[in-house]
Amino acid sequence: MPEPASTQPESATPRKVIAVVDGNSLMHRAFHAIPPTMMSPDGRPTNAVFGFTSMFVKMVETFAPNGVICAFDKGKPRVRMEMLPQYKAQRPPMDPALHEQFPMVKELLRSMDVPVVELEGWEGDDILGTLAKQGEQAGYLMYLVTGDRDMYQLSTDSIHIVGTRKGLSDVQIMTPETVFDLYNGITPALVPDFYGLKGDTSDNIPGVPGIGPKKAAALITRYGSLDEVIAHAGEVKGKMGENLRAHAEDALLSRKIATIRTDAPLDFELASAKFPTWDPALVRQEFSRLGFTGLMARVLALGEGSGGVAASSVAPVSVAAPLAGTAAQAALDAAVGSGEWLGVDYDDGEEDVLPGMGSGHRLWVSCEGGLLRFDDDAADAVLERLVRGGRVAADDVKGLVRTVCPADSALPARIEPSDLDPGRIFDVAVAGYLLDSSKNAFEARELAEQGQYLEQALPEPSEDVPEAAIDAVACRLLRPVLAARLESDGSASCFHEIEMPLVGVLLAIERAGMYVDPSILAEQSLGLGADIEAVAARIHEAAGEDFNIDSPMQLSHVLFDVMGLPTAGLKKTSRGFYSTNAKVLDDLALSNSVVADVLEYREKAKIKSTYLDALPQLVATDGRIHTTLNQTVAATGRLSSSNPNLQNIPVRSELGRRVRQAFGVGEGNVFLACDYSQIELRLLAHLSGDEHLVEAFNSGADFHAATAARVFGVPVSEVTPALRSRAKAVNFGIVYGQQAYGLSQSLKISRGEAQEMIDRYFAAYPDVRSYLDRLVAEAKRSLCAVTMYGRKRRIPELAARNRQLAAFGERTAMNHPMQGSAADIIKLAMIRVEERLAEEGLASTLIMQIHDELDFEAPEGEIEALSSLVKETMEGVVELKVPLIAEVSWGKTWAEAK
DNA sequence: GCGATCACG
DNA sequence: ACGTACGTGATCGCT
Repeated sequence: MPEPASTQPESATPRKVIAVVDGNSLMHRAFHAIPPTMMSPDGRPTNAVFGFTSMFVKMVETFAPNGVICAFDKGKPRVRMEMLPQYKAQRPPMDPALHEQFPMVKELLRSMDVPVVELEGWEGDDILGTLAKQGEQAGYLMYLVTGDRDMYQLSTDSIHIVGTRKGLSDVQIMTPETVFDLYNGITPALVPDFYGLKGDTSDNIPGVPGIGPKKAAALITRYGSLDEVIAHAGEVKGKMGENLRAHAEDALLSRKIATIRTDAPLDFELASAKFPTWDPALVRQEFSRLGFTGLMARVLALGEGSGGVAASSVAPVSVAAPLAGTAAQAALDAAVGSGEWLGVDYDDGEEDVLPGMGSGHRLWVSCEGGLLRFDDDAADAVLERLVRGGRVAADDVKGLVRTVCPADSALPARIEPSDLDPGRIFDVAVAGYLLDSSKNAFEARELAEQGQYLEQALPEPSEDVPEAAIDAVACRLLRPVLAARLESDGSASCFHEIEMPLVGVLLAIERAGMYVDPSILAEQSLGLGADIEAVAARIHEAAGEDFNIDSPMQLSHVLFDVMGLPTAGLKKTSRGFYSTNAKVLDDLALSNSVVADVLEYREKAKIKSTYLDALPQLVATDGRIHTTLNQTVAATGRLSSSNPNLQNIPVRSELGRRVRQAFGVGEGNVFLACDYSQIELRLLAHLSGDEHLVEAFNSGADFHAATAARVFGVPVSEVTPALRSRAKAVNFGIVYGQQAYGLSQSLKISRGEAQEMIDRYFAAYPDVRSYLDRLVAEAKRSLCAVTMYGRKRRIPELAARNRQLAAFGERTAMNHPMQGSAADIIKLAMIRVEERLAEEGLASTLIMQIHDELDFEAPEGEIEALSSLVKETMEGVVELKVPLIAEVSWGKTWAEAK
C-alpha cells in the first residue's frame, strides 16, 4: 500500500467510477496473445476467455470501479457499412476457435453479474462511446478498457482510456495529455482527423496514400484540422500535395468512419451499473467449469473487500497548493528534522529568466506537511541541504545534482559525490529499472501512471502544481511501494548494495571527465580528410559517375548494377537493394580494388565523422569531455555511455586506435587501465561448475588454447593458431547462447561443421550443457533470468508462440546471467575502488568504465599504489571457483595504456 | 523517425 | 519455411 497522500482531500467526494469493457477488442487481443492449446476441463479452447478474464480481473483490482459494463459487437457493422460498403469487408472470417468462446465469456460475465450491452448493427466501440458520454454528463469518472487506439478520441478529464499494451498484463492509461504526447500534438478531438488522413488498412479505411502517422500528425498540427488541411492542400508541394487534393473525399469519409459514435440508441441505464454484486456460488460454478481457479479466488476476494473502500482508493491523489517562502522553509525544517522521506524534483521554472535574476530553478519537495516550492538560489541551496542531510526520493538523483552543479561547469561544485549517501537517497528510476529492466522509461510519472505501482492516479498538472511538483509527489508515494516490491522480488540487495551506492561513483566519473587534446583530433582529421578525398575520387573514377558513397542505396546501385559485381548468394536489405556491409564487401574486395577502396573509405569516414570531428565539440571549458553514464538503459545491468559515447572509442584497428592518442592526462599524470580477463567465461566456469572448464582456468594455460586442445583432442603444444581461434569463437558463442548458424557465420564454415564443433564442445564440457539447459528451463518457468546478485531480467519472449521470439528468449536466458553478473561485479568493484582511494588518500581518479575495464587518471607517483589497489580490489570482489584476474597497464595516453 | 552501417564490450 | 549469436550509441541518408 502506498503511504497516504500528503494532503488528504478536504472537500472532494470521490466521483463514481464506471468501467466499460470493449469485449470484442479484448477477446481478440487475448486470443492472439495466449497459445490456443489452453483448454477447459471439458476440452473446449479457453485461451481467449482466460486472457479476457485475467485482464478483466486485473482491471477491477486496479481501478475498483463502482460499476462495470461489457459491450460487444452485434450483427454486421451496418452503421458503418452504410457509409462505406467495403468497410471491414476484407477481414477474413473470425477463427472458429475464437468464435465459439464468445458465448463462454458472456456466461462468465453473467456469473459476475456484469451487464452485457449489445445493439444490432452497432459495434462495441460506439456503445463505449455512447456510454462514456452519458457517464461524463452524469458526473462519473469513466474508464474505457480496450485495445483499440482510435478510442483515444474519447479521452477527456472524465473519460480515461485503459489500453492494453503488448502483452496482456501491461496496461496504459490514456488521458488527453498522454494522447497529445503520443500523437505528436494531436488532441483527442482530432484523432478521427488523424485517422482520416492516415487511413487504417485493417478496417479498409482508405485515407490518403503516402501519408503515414508522422505526416498525418504534422499536417494536422500545422493546419489545425483535416478540413483546414484540405482547404490548404493547394499550398502543399510535390506528390503529397497531389495526393491530398486527389483523395480529399476519401479522407473526409475515412474521418467519418473513424469517428466513434456517441448516439447509439441504447436502452441501458448507467446508474444501474453496480459492482460487485454477484452470487459467489454462481461465480464458483462458472469459473471452476472453465478451470480458472486462480482467477476465481481473486474475483471472490474482490467481493469480500467491497463496501465503500473501493471508491476512495481510486480518487486521484489530491495535492494542495504549494507552500513557498518562509512557510516552505519552516515546513522543510520540520520534515528534515523528522527524518521522513521526501519526494523531490526540479524544473526550470518560468521561461525568460533575466540575467542576474536568479537561476530560474524551482525545487519541488513533497513531504507529510504538503507540497513545498523553492525558487532560484533557494532551490539550489535546499537541494544541497537535502542531499547532504535529508532523505531524498527522486527519479534521477544524479541528473538532479547535475542540474545544480553541471559536470562541465567551471564553477566549484558544491555537492560532492560523497554527499550521496546510499542510505539517504532512493532513486525511483533505478528502482523501476531493477524491477523491469526491459522497459525504457522510468520517470516518476510514468511509473506512477501505469497503475502498476500506485493504486491512485496522480492529478493533472496545473499552473500552481506543474509537472515537476507532481513528480515530487509521485516519488514520495512510489518509494515505499517500490522498496517493498524490490524486497519481494529479491532485488533489494542489488538495489541497496550496488545500484544506490553506485550513483555517487557515476557522478564522480562524469564530473571528472576525460582529458582530450582537440589539436591531435584536428590533425588526424585533416590527414584522414585528404585520404578520404583521394579514395573517393578513385571510387568515382572507377564507377564512371559521381555518387554519394555514404548512401548504401547509391553504393549498392553502383557496385551491383553499374559495375556488375557478382550478386550470387547475396542478401537484399529490407528496402530491396543488395547489402553493402563490411561482411559482403570483405569477400568482394579480394577480386575488385574498388571494393577495397570502399572499405577504406568507410573506415576512414567513420572514424572522422564519429570521433575526430564530433569529440572536439564536446570538450568542455575545463578541457575535458564529460559523458553521461546511463544507469537505467541496458537490460542486462550494464552501464551505457552517451553524449558522447566513450565506451566505443576505436581500438580494434590500428588506424582507429590512434583516436586514443588524443585521450591524454594532465601534466605529471598517467592514464592507467585495468581490465578483467575473460570475466564472462570465468563466470560460466564458476556458475556451471564444469570441472574441465574450471581446470582450464586453474591450469594457468592460455584459455582458448586449452579449450582447443580439449575440444579437438590434441595436446596443448600442438594447438595451431587456426585451431585456437576456432575454439575462441566457440567460447564467445557459448556466452551468447549460440546456435550452429551463428557460429558458422563467425567462422565462415558450414552449418554442419559448426554444429559438429558445438557438439564436441558440449561433449568436452558436459556440465556447461546441463547448466545452460537448466538456465533455459528455469527461465521458461519463471519468464526471467537472474544474475549472481539477484539482478532480474524479465524475458516474456519465452512465452511467445513465434519461434524466432522464443529462440531469442532462450539466448537471452543463457546470456543474461553471465553478462549481468559481470556487470554486477564491476559495479561492486567501482564502489570499492572509490572507497579505497578515499581511505588511502590517493589523488588518482576513476574516469571511465567500459564493461570489463576501469580507467584512471593518476599522478605518476601513485602508479604502483594504484595498480595494486585496483587490481586487488577488482579481483577481490567475489570468490569464484576460478581465479578472477584483472590486468593493469598504463601510459601517457589511452593509446599507450594497452 | 527508421534502416543501414559500424564503433565498442 | 525462415532467419539467426548478447549488449549498447552515433552518424548518415532517405522519406
